[in-house]
Amino acid sequence: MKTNNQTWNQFAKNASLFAALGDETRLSLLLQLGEGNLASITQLSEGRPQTRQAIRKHLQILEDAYLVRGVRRGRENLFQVEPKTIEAASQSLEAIAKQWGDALARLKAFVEQ
Amino acid sequence: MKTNNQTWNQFAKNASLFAALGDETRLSLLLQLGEGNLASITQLSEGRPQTRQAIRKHLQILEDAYLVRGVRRGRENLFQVEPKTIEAASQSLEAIAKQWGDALARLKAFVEQ
DNA sequence: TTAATATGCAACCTTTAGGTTGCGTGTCGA
DNA sequence: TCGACACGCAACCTAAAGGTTGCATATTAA
Repeated sequence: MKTNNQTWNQFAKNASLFAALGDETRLSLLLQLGEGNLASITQLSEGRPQTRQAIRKHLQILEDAYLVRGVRRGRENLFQVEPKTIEAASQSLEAIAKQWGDALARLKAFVEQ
Repeated sequence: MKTNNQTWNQFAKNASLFAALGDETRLSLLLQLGEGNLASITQLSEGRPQTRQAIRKHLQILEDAYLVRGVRRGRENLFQVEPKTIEAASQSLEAIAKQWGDALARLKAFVEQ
């Protein structure tokens, strides 16, 4: 039984999403935004070892992955988290996990018969 | 309400896990293993644009993230997927997604009151 | 109006990720 | 036993990731 392309396409699409999640600074930015829900670039840079520009780059990556959204208000750029995307990623992983679980179960059944 | 450290630690721990998932070659390796369940390095390298050594490096990264496990049998190194890990990652994401959802709901309620 | 604030943009640097080639070692099968 | 097979290890290369400094621009508040 071949894995259907639907699953694969969706999974491959998520590669950049996982890559965006695969950095501690970005994860902590996401967590920080998850708490406060709205923060400017300067605010998000405070108390961190990196410069504002470095943080801005990370935010850009998160935004490209639709994990975060920035809205200009006056002279500041306010960012907030995009829960739908992370939810989708979670479900995508879960689907694969289930599929793998099933495959392993089939193998096990085959071997043990 | 501050995010508890439990959640953060677990999330930070998953950074390398997400990084491991954030590469198309590795995702496709995972999918291939998900189908067949047992494959040698040479088998996994066949039909791919990269060399065996490149694939081996990817498998090492997957193994370091506990997404895959290699067992030596004779002269070949057989790899199989580790569904528990991916399941854990999915649940971790889901927990964060839920947390974010709650935070957004609270903010919304606060703003609209 | 003007100084301070918040950001954007671009050039540049250093480390690492992904990949290769080359070669040595253990294992299987005829 | 001995060639073919599967793999490991190490050196090396290139592009991209993560980070910096410097400067320009828009916006706010006094």
